[in-house]
Amino acid sequence: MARPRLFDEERALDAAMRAFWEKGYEATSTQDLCEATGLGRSSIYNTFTSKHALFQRSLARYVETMTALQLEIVEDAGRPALERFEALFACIIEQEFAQRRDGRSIGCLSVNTTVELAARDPGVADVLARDVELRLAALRAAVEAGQRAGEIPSGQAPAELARFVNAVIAGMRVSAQGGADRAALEGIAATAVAALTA
Amino acid sequence: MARPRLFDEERALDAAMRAFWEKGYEATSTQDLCEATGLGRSSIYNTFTSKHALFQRSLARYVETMTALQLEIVEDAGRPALERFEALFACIIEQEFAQRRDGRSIGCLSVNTTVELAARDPGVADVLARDVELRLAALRAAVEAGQRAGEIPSGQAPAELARFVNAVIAGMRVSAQGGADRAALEGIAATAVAALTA
DNA sequence: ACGATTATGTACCGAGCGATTCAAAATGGA
DNA sequence: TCCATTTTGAATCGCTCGGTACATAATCGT
Repeated sequence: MARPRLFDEERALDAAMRAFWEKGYEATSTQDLCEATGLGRSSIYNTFTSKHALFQRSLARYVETMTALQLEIVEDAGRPALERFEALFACIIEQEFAQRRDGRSIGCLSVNTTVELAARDPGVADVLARDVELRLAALRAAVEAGQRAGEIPSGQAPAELARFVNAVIAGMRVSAQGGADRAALEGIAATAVAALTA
Repeated sequence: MARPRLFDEERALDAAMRAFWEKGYEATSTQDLCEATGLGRSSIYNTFTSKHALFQRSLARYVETMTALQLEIVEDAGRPALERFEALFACIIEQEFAQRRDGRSIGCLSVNTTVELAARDPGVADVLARDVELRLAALRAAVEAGQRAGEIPSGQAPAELARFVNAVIAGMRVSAQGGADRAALEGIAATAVAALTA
């Protein structure tokens, strides 16, 4: 019925997401996006409407895949809760050292976007807020499971510990972007896990 | 000998710092800087050379004042170490709720800059790295003091706990920018302090 | 009072920004 | 085979970006 696309939309979205992830929203130009995706300007605007809309789709894709990956660990009922937290931290460290640019971590697109845009872009802030709630709920459930199993003392509120774990993850990502090495991140994670059993 | 300035350089620098703090480096235009400082373009470029140079001076000023403020708390030998950590966290929460824009936290310029620029601006990364080292050293010393006093168990390495505290602070700031309320931040801080005594 | 020197405001620079226009190319249904 | 429909690439849009040029204003040592 009409001319078919010469590119795969999902692959293009992945490439755009990667560009935003590495450079941030403001610093990534439409030219950068053309080069990263391999598409022409027309194809990008025809498919994704605007730079901002493309960013929103990139961010949505990022939080979906990343949160799915992490929830798989956190919600794994077959493992002791504490072990799940350990695995979660290990996963974040692994990812922090897998995704790099010029020997430095590029962090986490959610954290980066919270810092760069959350204050002045309500739409973006909303996507991020939803994601945080989803992750906090999973962390809270894991804490409760740990408390029922006696691995985690019942003294502290699960919601509080969930917030704590989430904050430590963000802090680890900022530390990685600041140049912290693997041992430093592992130390932070170990201290955080120990805090859960205190 | 020549025409004197009509403005105070320190005040202008403060205003510029505030602008960068609120909007980030990329999103702050030279026009924004003119409006924030009240200076004309000529005066800004004549005094600060370039947007980038002005940002570097703003960042340097920020880390100096902020770190000085926090070190005063952390290095207060007259108080028990644990109390110092509690006061440090309280100070960060207070600041996070004092410095806001449109009801949302604007975070910490150091953290914001680490996320936005550290990966692609070596000069800026260097300023941030120096500051982190300075703060880690003070935190480490406080941990050691706490361990000598028996408030903090000697099981964990002081450097590790220092890194942990620093990461939690960054995580709290990101959480605040993501919309976390005061109770949430206080919960995170309380859990972190408890971790030190575990 | 003058002149060397610096600050200031206005106008402007080239470059790059995000976004659009439009003609050519490519498809599948009729 | 031809046409309605969509994609594609090139050219270009108006605008704002960071930064500069320059004439004018203001100062102080002499």
